[in-house]
Amino acid sequence: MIELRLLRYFIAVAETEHVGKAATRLHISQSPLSRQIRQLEDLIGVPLFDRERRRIRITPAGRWLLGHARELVARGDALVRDVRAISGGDAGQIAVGCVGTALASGILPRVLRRLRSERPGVRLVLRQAASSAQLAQLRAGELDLALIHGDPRAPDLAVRRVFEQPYVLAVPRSGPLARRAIRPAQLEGQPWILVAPGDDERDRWATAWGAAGFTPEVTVRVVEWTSALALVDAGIGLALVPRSYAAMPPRHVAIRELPWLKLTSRLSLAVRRSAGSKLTGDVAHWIEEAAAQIGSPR
Amino acid sequence: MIELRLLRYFIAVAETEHVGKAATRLHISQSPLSRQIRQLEDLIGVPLFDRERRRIRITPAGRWLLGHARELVARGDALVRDVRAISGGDAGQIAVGCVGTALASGILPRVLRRLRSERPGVRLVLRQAASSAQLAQLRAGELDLALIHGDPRAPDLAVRRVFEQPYVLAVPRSGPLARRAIRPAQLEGQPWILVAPGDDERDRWATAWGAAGFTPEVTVRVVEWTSALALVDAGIGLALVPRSYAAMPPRHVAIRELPWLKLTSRLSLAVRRSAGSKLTGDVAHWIEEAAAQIGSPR
DNA sequence: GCTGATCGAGACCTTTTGGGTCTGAACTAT
DNA sequence: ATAGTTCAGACCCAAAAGGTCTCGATCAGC
Repeated sequence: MIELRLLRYFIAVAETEHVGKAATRLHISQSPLSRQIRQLEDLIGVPLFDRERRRIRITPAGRWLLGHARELVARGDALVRDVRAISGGDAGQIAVGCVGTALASGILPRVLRRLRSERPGVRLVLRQAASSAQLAQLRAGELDLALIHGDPRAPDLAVRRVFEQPYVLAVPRSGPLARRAIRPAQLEGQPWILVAPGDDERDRWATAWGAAGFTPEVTVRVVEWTSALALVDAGIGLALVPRSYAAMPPRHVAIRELPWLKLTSRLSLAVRRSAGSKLTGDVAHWIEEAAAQIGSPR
Repeated sequence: MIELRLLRYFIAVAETEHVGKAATRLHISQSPLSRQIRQLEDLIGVPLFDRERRRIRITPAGRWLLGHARELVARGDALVRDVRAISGGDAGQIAVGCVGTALASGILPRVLRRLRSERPGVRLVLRQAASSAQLAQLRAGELDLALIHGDPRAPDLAVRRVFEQPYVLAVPRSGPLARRAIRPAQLEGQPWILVAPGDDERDRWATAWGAAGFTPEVTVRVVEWTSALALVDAGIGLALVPRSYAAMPPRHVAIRELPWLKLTSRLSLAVRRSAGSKLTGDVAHWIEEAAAQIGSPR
């Protein structure tokens, strides 16, 4: 079985074509090196040097080996370097899944900037997908982290709520609702733009309306928050949107808080329970930090 | 310094996640293997396994290493295999330079067929070039073998004549020279097509004409033998060509031997004096064999 | 042609280290 | 509880790496 030590010795001797000088370079003495080279030749069964007179000269087969041995040794060294970097979280790859809210809220952008500056060696794969799809990909090992809606029950995964924000009401700036505080009764029968982004959220709307004491008239159903805001802007109706989407509303839209509405948009972070890489742990921690800062801007 | 042995051990343990089973597979006992794994971890400074309870489980960094370690070990094994094949001449690469005559004479085609059938693992680089250019490339290490014209004096190279063939005269089939044996005096002042392929040959023509006792009238000068034959075919004049180019003359060309003309086309094989690979030596030998067979077809 | 210097390799010894055996601690399953 | 696993430590031996000394063969210089 070939060993890298033999190749390292061979490289030194081949490069100098001088056993004594090579031995000095390797910090060993001449005789053992001579023996190790002979041993390498016995092992692979090929003469690597011509012993002519008092000189050794590399053979064609030896010359071929020299190039490839250099590469193998370099790869061995790189292997050690890389596994150290990966273990320290300074390199490697991380696959993060997210819902659109994680981006719009500013949590993930903040984490991505930090990743880019503190861990430039890391390759990031970011995939936006529905929460349920993310959980499946997380279980399949296709994702390392998943930023999802709600607080799903998933005993095989570690799920932590990281962010919660209220829904606010987007109303036409010119209408009567834009003026004073809004009471539930005012929303009864109003033309309503429902956003059903795909999963998890749907039935929570109805119960929240019921608890608050009004029932809107759903006239439009869209799947993106920005679409809903555009329709409110056009005067089509009203819409509930997570506060982070309402930071810069369109020109004709006013944003009203509804303190009495017990409905929030929640983001949770999910990871596999089995030990993840240091990188995964660090990024998970960063996400929680970023969410905490954004969630409580004092 | 990392050694392949450590990686081989690591691979076995990582694949089984069981020190005892891995030890059995490696034909060593459990305790030393446990120590070697610990040693590998100390060497690279990274925990590769989680020791939890009485079980070891690979860490993310370990999983990364596993794939790359497998590749490195496989490359090490391949290295030994390949250098053996190359030393035995069964693999590797050989660069052969040649003049057109080496191809037209059938020598090189025969060698190439043999190379393809007996040494399918060998990659051949064939480059047609002028003799002097080939010698320069041979010295520069860009060629391993050179098949050149004449017998150049090159003390730093080993040059052996391998093939010699007479020049024959190509004449119009309809003319008077196509009938009987040709005497030198008949060629005096004849319209002549001179082929000057580039090097080595040029001054030999004049001395040969002088020795034979005639002086032709050079009306056309071309650089390829086949061009000369085409011009003879068109009735432009006469031309001397090496016999191997005259094996299948054009329709209106007759080929006449000139026994009294002391002019031959010579092929020599040149190699560097320093030890060449077994492959180079074998192919050189094959070339000499092929030339001997073609040169003396009994 | 002699002499000293140089180089590769063999003989012989020391040190290191890989590997074996036994054992113990921690844990699982019955 | 109890027996059986499993990993790792303690201890020992053998193998192998490395050091020193030496010799034979050149080769440069006189």
